[in-house]
Amino acid sequence: MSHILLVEDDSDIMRINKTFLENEGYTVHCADSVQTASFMLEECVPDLVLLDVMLPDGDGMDFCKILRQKTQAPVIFLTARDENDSVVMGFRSGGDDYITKPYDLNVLKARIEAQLRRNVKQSPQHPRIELPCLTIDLFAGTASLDGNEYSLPQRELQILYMLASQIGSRISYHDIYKTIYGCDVEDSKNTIRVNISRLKKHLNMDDMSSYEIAATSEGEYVLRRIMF
Amino acid sequence: MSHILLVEDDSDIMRINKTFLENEGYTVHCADSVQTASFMLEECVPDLVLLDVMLPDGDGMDFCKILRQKTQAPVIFLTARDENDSVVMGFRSGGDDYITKPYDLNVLKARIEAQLRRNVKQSPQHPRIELPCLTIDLFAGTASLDGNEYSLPQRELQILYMLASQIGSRISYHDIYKTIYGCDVEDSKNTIRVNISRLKKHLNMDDMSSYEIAATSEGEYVLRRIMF
DNA sequence: GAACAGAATTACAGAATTGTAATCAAAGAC
DNA sequence: GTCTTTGATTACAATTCTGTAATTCTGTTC
Repeated sequence: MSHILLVEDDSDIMRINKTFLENEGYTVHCADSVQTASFMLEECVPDLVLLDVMLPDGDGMDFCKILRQKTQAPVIFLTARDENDSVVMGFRSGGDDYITKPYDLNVLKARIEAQLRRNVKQSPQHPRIELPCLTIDLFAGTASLDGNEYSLPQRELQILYMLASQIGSRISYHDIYKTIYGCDVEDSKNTIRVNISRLKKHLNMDDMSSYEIAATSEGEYVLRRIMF
Repeated sequence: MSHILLVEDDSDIMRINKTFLENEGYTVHCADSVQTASFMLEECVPDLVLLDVMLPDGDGMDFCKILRQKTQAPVIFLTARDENDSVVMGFRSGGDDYITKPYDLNVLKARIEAQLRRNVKQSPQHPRIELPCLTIDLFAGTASLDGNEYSLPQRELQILYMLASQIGSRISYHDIYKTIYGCDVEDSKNTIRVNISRLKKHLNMDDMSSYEIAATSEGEYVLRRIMF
């Protein structure tokens, strides 16, 4: 279940909140000052932070900015200050919600849930190239051609990625080598040729594939879509 | 130098253009009909296409749409039709420029250069994660921490990428394993642990690094920024 | 046809990768 | 203190990767 960091200097409020949230199934870590909160941050890894604005040794909003450098966890301010300026400041300092005291515990719960829901661990979209019948996933190290997925070694994937990202235009093995290895070298041609050959084999590229890797007479390669 | 595909059925115009462009240093491939042009596309790989609109066996704009599926090369329409509707149609069918006959050859040249310039092979931006003092480049298979660049094996890079893309939040080895291997298995814990250990070593992570990979007591890992 | 050039593929060997298992280390329980 | 548990690291071996070199293939010129 989610971990909540509760920063609050009023011991009564802290106790009430902590008990309530623990009953709701959350793991609650408490801090009663900016200093303690900073320390807690080193210990626990919160999924959400409930942050009082006025703390004995500093301002919650300042702490929020520091906190943001360590985590993207949503921050909900809890405070008696209800002036508009203060609310704006809260959001501006990186807060995600702003609740004024006194508040209803069920409202608090609902807002916490809303934040955690929004912040649901979205499986981060992997960077990929998607063409008709050809996709390349750099994260997974795979490519799929005509519905078949293949896991490719780095060098082949790099070449395919380069070709696919500029489909239809000629790329010299010079460019390919330079992009992949950072520098150029005498016998770059052979290395690239061999790797492209391997790539074709890995992808089972043949006359029936939707794409071909063609070589020009000027030492360049092109990825082309074949249409029947 | 760049390859230009010239599609034009008037043999005089074709000859004049071809000669002029070749003198400018371009390699020019000619076609006098849609059919020939389609055929040429299989042979040459143009960097730019000059396309007459009215061709004996079809409409240049229709051909443009087909061509677009094969290459992103810029298309410049050359035509006597100067009605606004026609111009709009030209761009709508995927064209990049529209020149009405008669035209000055130097204007043609300038427009070609402009297209090639805009379409300059922009080295495609590699997908990367950039955090202060930590960057990850999936294409290159590298990560740099505190200014030092390290080339990482795939598994370690995948884990680092996952952790970094959700910096500060806990990720279970369960999730990591599932994301990387697609399925889950009995002894996933050990595999992830070993790879994280290797990752730390590869990155020379120690007390002085800007980041740490911390384990929670609940079988989760977190990438955290350390600040002094 | 032979001879050649250039491209594509294959062979090979050293290096790197990686899952599993063994070992080590740290923290609690007793 | 010992014992136990759990996490971190190391060892190891099978596999994969990959640059170089050798070979084969293909098209062109004579």
